[in-house]
Amino acid sequence: MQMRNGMDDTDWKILRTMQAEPELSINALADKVGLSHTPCWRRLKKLEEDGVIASREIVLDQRKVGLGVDVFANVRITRHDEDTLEAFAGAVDSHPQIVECFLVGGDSDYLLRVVAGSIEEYERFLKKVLVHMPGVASVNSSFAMRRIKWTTRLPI
Amino acid sequence: MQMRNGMDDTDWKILRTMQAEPELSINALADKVGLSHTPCWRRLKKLEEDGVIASREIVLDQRKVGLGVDVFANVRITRHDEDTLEAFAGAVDSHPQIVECFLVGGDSDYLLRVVAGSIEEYERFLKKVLVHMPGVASVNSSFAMRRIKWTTRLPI
DNA sequence: GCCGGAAAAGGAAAATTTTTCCTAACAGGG
DNA sequence: CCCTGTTAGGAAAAATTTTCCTTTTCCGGC
Repeated sequence: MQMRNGMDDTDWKILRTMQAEPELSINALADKVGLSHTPCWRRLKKLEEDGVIASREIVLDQRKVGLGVDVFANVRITRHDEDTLEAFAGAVDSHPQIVECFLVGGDSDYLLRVVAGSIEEYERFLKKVLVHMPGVASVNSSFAMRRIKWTTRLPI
Repeated sequence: MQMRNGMDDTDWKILRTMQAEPELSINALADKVGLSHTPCWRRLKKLEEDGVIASREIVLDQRKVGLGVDVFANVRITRHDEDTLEAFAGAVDSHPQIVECFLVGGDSDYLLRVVAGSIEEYERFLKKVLVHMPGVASVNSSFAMRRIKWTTRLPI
């Protein structure tokens, strides 16, 4: 049987099905993948244990919880030693307004997505927090005017 | 009672608790927010109906499903008429490799996050798909060297 | 080709959780 | 102060998850 990343076809089918319809019951899932509930349940548990399924989440509507503003902040760092990067990463982690952060490009800067209730609120966050985070040389912010797409579902 | 965005303190507490521990049972949740299961269940349902809870998702480990590469693509558009934007948005939607897309900045370009199995795979996607999407003038790609943070949880 | 053993699947039942239904408490307006 | 509509609560029904044990399938060695 064909195996990719330690998973057989049935495992992949489970992942695809659960991604598409995360609220499916074990029975419904088992039906869709052509197993009875018990082996299906065992496979699902294994996928969770193995961390292939990293977590289950509830996804809130940003607007409806008053966080309609998305800002992308390009952060340039002063020094690129491990300590500075660690300290910066720690700071990122501790601020829940920062929902995404990637180290990008060759010139070692970070791309962050920050959520806020308003532009003013973001400006406060920028001035009070972001520019004071360890190692930050400069911050270049661009506001998202429209969200075209955002999904947790991966093309598997 | 204090209301924010049409929700009282208990609703917010439910949202916060569920964000932090999405797999909580109704009983456990009810305990944490200080209600009995029935009213708690009704509030949760209402939050789902109202779309405050937009969806429940399973989040996969990108690496473990063979999609370890994240690329940010800055796409510049030729024309900015509504038709072009619509067509572009439609194309974005139909390609599952594109997991995020925002219209950013004043010069009307798009920031996309694209997932791929390898740099080569991304390059193929870039050449075969991205540059041919409707209205695309140029694409500037930066590879994510490290993921510092990525979360679905909002600071409420 | 057949046997033995391991791994995966299946059925039935126990345990837990979700959902419904009906009753009780509470708040605001007349 | 009572009436009405809204929110909470308890008990029970329905559905789902989880366990346990049996059956089937798949391989490697003979």
